[in-house]
Amino acid sequence: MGHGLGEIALALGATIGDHTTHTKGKFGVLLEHALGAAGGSGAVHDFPELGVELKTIPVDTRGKPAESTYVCTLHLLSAEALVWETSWVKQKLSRVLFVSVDAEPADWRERLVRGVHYWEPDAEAWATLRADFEEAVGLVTTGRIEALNARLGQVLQVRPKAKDGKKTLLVPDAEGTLIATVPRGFYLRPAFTTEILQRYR
Amino acid sequence: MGHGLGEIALALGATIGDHTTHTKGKFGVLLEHALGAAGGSGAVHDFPELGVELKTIPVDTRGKPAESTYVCTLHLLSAEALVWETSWVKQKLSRVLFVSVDAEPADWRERLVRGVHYWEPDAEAWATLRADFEEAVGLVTTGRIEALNARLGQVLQVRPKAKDGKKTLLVPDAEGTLIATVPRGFYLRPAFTTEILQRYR
DNA sequence: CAGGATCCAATTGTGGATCCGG
DNA sequence: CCGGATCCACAATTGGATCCTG
Repeated sequence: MGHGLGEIALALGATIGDHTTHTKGKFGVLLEHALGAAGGSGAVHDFPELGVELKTIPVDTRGKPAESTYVCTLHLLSAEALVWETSWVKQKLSRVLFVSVDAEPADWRERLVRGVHYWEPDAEAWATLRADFEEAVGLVTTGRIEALNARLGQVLQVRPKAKDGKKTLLVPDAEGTLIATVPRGFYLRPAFTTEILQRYR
Repeated sequence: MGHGLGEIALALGATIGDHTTHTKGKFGVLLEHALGAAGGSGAVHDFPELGVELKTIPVDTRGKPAESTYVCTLHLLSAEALVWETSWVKQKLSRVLFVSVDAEPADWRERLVRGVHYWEPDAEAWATLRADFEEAVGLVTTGRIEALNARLGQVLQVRPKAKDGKKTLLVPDAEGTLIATVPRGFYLRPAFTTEILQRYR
């Protein structure tokens, strides 16, 4: 907390380069290393023994996130992934450690870690998340995936996640005809993460 | 309810002209006549015997107001007007009859009256309104009127109300020097009137 | 390709300016 | 000038697109 990203990178011997932009997911990976998380793509949790997910979340000077937070990919091929109880969304959001980091300044080395927020959804949050999840997945399983867009969902939304918006996925539409569609992911809306960062120290 | 503005204007023998724009406050006046309100500038209430204020509020196709709602002028010269208990804001908002009207279509004659909503603020609404009022008036009475802008106020805000933004009013600043400033009015934010229209039939 | 996220053009929201009638 | 409100340019938000690493 209060440590600069440059300092952390130095201590780890990590290299990031000077670019102010195109750094995208690099800080997330950096902090995973810094905190000794498992890393690696397939792992369900960053800290498998604890079942805890680590999220790096950039905030403005008032501690507020400007952007939505990625949760996981929407997997269309696995039946389990489309059922709330066994879904990846539910597993990942059960226990989350949010580490908030400055979105500014341009020189990323001077950005400071602003806070650490351990969150477990309360009953109300679970209900809203579940409703959002089931609304989105409902469209998929009834073949109406083209009606699925980022306007749905109070707190959890679904957005495209593919280079050039390329439709690289085949799914059946309402008539059972296979159509090409774009890969998508689940995201938490900024208004929701703002409230989490405020309410959970 | 469900009556068109053209129909109402015809029944009253009122003339409004064909313009789609520059009609601004004309419908408010039209509906005051239609409902037999007192009219005339000085009157505190539209229905003096009932102490009820009439507000015409344009809504989109989902019944939601796009604009803020004018309450009254911020009078800087009257001590009574600057005290919540005796203020015009409090008097006017005690009992309000909102008449919602289509904001569309371009031909105003086809716009329909969408609903009638009788509102008296509950305890929570009163507390918020009072806090917003006292924050704004506090700036005025301590000579910091130039710090007063439309960003203040959860539900009740203060905005300029003058042709060409002309500073035609003299008020003392923090040092007691008279400075020119713009006339202002109190307005209800759209998020607040949206909730009122939903909760009060 | 999945996981780490941010970028940015387009849409939405709204603060300050403006319009009309009496 | 006051009461009836709306207009609209610019700020804030965000949906869809994109970028990098292992």
